[in-house]
Amino acid sequence: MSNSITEVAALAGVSISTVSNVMTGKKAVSKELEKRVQAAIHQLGYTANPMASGLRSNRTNTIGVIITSFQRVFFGQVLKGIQDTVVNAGYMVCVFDSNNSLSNEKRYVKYFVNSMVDGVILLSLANGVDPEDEAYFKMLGSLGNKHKRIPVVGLERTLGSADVDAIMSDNRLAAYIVTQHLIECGHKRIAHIAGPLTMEMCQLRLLGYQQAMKDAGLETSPKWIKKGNFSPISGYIEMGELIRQGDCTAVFAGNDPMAIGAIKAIKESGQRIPEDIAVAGFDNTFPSTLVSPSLTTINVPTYQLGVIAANRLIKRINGEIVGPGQKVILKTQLIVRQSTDVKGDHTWDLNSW
Amino acid sequence: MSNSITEVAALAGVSISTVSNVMTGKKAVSKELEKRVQAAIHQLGYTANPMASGLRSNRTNTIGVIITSFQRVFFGQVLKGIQDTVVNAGYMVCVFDSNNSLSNEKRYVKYFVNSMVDGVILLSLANGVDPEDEAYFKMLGSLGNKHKRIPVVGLERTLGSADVDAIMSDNRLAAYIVTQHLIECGHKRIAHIAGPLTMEMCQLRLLGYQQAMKDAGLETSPKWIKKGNFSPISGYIEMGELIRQGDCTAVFAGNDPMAIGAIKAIKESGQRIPEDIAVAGFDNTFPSTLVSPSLTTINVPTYQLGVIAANRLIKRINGEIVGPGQKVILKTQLIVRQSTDVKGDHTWDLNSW
DNA sequence: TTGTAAGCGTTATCAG
DNA sequence: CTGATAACGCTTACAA
Repeated sequence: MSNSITEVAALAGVSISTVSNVMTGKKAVSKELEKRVQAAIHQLGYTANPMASGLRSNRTNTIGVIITSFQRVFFGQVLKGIQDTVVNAGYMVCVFDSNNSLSNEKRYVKYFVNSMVDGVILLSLANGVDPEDEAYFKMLGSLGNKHKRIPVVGLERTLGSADVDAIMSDNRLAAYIVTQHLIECGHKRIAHIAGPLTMEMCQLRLLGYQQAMKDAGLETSPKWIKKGNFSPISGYIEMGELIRQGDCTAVFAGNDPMAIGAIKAIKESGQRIPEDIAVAGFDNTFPSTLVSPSLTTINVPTYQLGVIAANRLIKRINGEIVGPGQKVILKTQLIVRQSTDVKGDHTWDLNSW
Repeated sequence: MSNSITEVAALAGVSISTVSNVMTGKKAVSKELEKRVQAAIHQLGYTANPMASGLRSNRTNTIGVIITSFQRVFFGQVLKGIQDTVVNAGYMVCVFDSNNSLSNEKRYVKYFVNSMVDGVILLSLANGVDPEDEAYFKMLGSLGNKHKRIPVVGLERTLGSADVDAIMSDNRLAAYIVTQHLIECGHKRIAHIAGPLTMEMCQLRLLGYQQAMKDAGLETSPKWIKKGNFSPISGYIEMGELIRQGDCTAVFAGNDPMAIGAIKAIKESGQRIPEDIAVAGFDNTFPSTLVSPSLTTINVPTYQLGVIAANRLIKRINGEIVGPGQKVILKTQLIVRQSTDVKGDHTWDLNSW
C-alpha cells in the first residue's frame, strides 16, 4: 500500500529520477531500465502521490467543478458530460456543491487554486451587480499563481468582463420562443416565475419573456413576475400567489422543477391544465416527461454542455486555445407537451436518468 | 493571489513556524504576535496550500466519496447529507462517480489514498464473490500508509469480512414487506426485476422477495426473476419480457427508476395498473411521486444515510470510534401509492429535489 | 542516458 | 514562546 518512488527505485535498482522519467514519460529512458522500472512499478502497484508531484510540478491532472446543488437533476447530466470527457483526457474531476451559497463558492474556488487543480468549471452565483463581484470575476479571469495560470470555464453565465470562457444556452431566445408559444396558444395574460434573479441566466429568461410579451403587444405587469428559487416548492408557492390574484391564463417558469410545483398548485385549485392555465418550464429534465400533464419546456443539451465545457477547458489547459474568453451559445429547442397543448407529446424519458 | 507562508511571515515580522502555529493552533503563540500574524494573514488573504500541508502532515481535511453515478437521483440526497455534515465539521468533500465500473472505483480509491484524504465513503461495486474482491475488501479495511490509517465507511453493502463500517437500509426486510404487501393485495404470481446482482443490496432485496413468496406458499419461478441494471430503460425492457411471458400480475422492481420503466411498458401494453398488473419500487425517490399511477415503494432515509455515514466517518477519523467495523441498519418504510392500491397516496413530493 | 541534488510550501522537531 | 532546520515525495535542472 502506498509505496514511494524510493522503493520503486530500490527494487528496480535505479535512481528515483529514472523512475520519475518513466512515470512522466518526459525524458527518454533506455529500453532496459524502462523494463525494470515498469516491472517494479507493477509489482508494487505504485502510483505517484498526487500531492507531492503536484506540489513540485504545479500540475494535478485534476479539474475542479463547482455546481450549485447535488439535488438539482439538471447537474446529473452536466457532470456526466464533464466526467466522460475529462477522464478520457487523463484528468480526474473533483466536484463541490456550493449549496447555493456564493461564499461557499468563493471558498471552493480558493481551495481549488491552492490545490492547484489544472482548471475549473463553475456555475457561479455571483450576480455581477455587487461591486465586489466584478473584482471576483476579474480574479476568476486570472486564477493561478506565479507558476501557472488556471483557466476557468463558466456555465450558464458570462463572468463579467473577465477573460473567461462561458458555455451557455440561448436563454433569452429560448424564453422568447416559449413565451411566444404560449401566446400562439391564445394566451394573453401570461405570468413568469423566475429563478433567482441574481443568476444571469434567470435575468435573460425574464428578458426573453418580457420581449415576447412586448412584441405581441401584450401587457406585462410586475404582479405577473414572481421570484422563485429553482426549487419545486418555490414554484408551488409562487403559483399559489398567482392563483390568488386570479387573472393569468398561462405561466412560464424559469425551470422544470418550479413548473412542476406550479402544476401541482394549479391542479389543487381545481383548474384544468392547459385549458384554464397553461404551464411551461425550462431545461427539459426527465421529470418534465413524467408528470401529468407532461410539461412543455425548452430542451437544454445538458450532457453536451458538460462535454463542451470540459473540452474547452482542456484545450485552455493545453494552450491549444489562447486569447480572450469566448462565449459559446448552445442551441435549445421548444418541446411542446400537454401542459400547453393537449396534442403535445407525453412520452416518458427513460434514457437520461 | 496564492501567497505563501513566507510572505505572511515577512509581513508580520515573524518566522514561518510562528505563522504555522497560528494557522494550525496547535502550539501557543503570544497575544502580541498572534495579532500581527492574523493581521498579515487577513491582509494577504492567505490560506495554506493544502498540497504542501497535506504532504507534510498527512492530513487533508478532505473526505473522498465514491458513488456509482451522478445521474442517479438517489445520490443527490445522500451527497447532500454527507456534505452538510462534513462541512460542518471542517472538512471538504471530493466526489467521484465510478460510472458503474469497479475498475474506476478501485482507481479512485487508490487516488484517495495517495491524496491522503482523511476518510472515504464508498458505494462499492465489488460483488464480494470474486476471489480478488475479498483482497480488495481487506485492503479497504486497512487503507492508508505507514503514517496514517484512512477509515472507510461503506454504503449499502458490507465490505466482506473487512473491518469497515457499513451504513445500509434493511434491504431484505423491506423487500419482504413490499412483497408481502403485493401478496396482501391478492397477487400470487409476482415477478421481481432485480438490480445488478453483483451488488449486495440487490441480492438482499431478491432474498427478501423470495422469502416472502415462500412464506406465503407461493411459487417462485426463475422466469419471474429478471435482471436490470437500476436504469429506467432496463426496467422497461425487462418488463416487456415479463409481459410477453404474460403470466404475472404484480412486479416488484429493485429500485424506483426500473419500476417507472416497468410502468411505462405496462401502460403501453394496454393493461391497467394496478388492476391488471401492480408495480412496486424501492427507494422512494421523488419521481415515484410524480408518475401516474404514483409508485408504491420503500422509503429509504437517503439524507440520513449520508449524515450517518459522514458522522461515523468523522468519529473514526478522530479516533472517537475504534475497534471492528460495525453495521448500522436504517429503518425503512412501506409507502403505499396507486401502483398497487387505487386508494394509495398520490401527493407529489416537492421537497426533496 | 543516468544520477545527484535542489527545491515546491508546509509542519514537526528541537534548540534557544 | 520563538525560530532554525529537517523532512514529506516528487519533479527538474544540471552534472556526470
